[in-house]
Amino acid sequence: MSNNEKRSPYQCDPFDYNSHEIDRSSYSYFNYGINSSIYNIPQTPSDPQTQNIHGFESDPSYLMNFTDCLHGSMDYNTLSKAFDISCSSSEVISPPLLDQEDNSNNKATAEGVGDRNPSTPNSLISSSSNEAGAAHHEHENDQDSDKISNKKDKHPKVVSEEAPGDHEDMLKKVSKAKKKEKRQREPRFAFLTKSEVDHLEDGYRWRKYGQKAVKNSPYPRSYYRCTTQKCIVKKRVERSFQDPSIVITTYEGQHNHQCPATLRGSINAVGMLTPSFLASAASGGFDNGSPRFPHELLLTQLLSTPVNNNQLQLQAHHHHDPASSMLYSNLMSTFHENQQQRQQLYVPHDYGLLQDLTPAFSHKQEP
DNA sequence: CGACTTTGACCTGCGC
DNA sequence: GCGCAGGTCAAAGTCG
Repeated sequence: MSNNEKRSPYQCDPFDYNSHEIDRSSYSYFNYGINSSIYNIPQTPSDPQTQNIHGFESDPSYLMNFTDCLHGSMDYNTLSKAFDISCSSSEVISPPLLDQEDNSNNKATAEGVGDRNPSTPNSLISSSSNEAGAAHHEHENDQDSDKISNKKDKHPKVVSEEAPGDHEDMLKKVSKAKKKEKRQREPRFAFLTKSEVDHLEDGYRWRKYGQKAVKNSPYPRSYYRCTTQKCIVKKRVERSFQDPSIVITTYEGQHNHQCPATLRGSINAVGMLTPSFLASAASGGFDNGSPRFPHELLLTQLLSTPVNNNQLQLQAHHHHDPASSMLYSNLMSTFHENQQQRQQLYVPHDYGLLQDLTPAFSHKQEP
């Protein structure tokens, strides 16, 4: 608009690397990633609940080498731990996540929150971590009603105007419940990909719904939503400010539909690395106990069996599936880059922002 | 004309 | 309570 004083939210700060010593340290997770490791990232480091849950601070097994992972030198327990998933993950994690003050009665009354999205196919993702998130996303299952309910959410004042009096307490409860609901998000996975293109083709169709400047980074962050109806998956794309050739893609949520490109027979591997996919692969199984697609089988093997590259290539080739082949080649090229050029591929189990990961790493770096 | 992007405004959560 | 930063909305613009 005509507001020249306000900086546009999608414009980035001109970043002076020399004058941001403290802020640079806040991105130290890049340095950790240089060792080509998979990190299981606790939610926000400031969230003591999550830290307790994951035991991140005290358990070194949360740091693992991606190569180890690939070559199967870790067992499923370790791997699923890294992804914060296992058959019993929900049992382990649920109790601490339950809010002791809130009996979640308010949730239902506040927004008519119903059941967990029935279309979410994969329960291997920690159900507890999704519990509140499910409530949050409930109205996102229908994009139209989503907008309506969002409008309701965003204008609680209207409610209070219409119903003055003893609604104050109720509103407090409602907002309290909402806070708790929105605190949790769908599981996230972030990937670092070396690419000149910001928005990598991943087989799914995305609609950009926002772009924001990232603090201390000259590169903006873009927000995308899966355009498939009733699919709640989002992704964020931003460029590493330390290495502009690296694109950080963060997926949130699980596709409840097949990849359109799979149907067309063309796909980029990155798109297959959705949380549900990785979760399934990491835990050694998919819905109905077996991979649904060849590329799922491929990654299952990537993550579980001590095979060499040739075997993998054969495996991908054997399936005659472009998705598998491309997944393979993308993964392997990335992994080779990891080792040779110290580039990195992150597969963190991330409930928070990438920036949120930092203090946990920093903490480890300098106890 | 529908799908998608751009972009200013607004909401929310969190730290101080 | 305030300010900041992340995240989202939605109208306007663009494109094929």
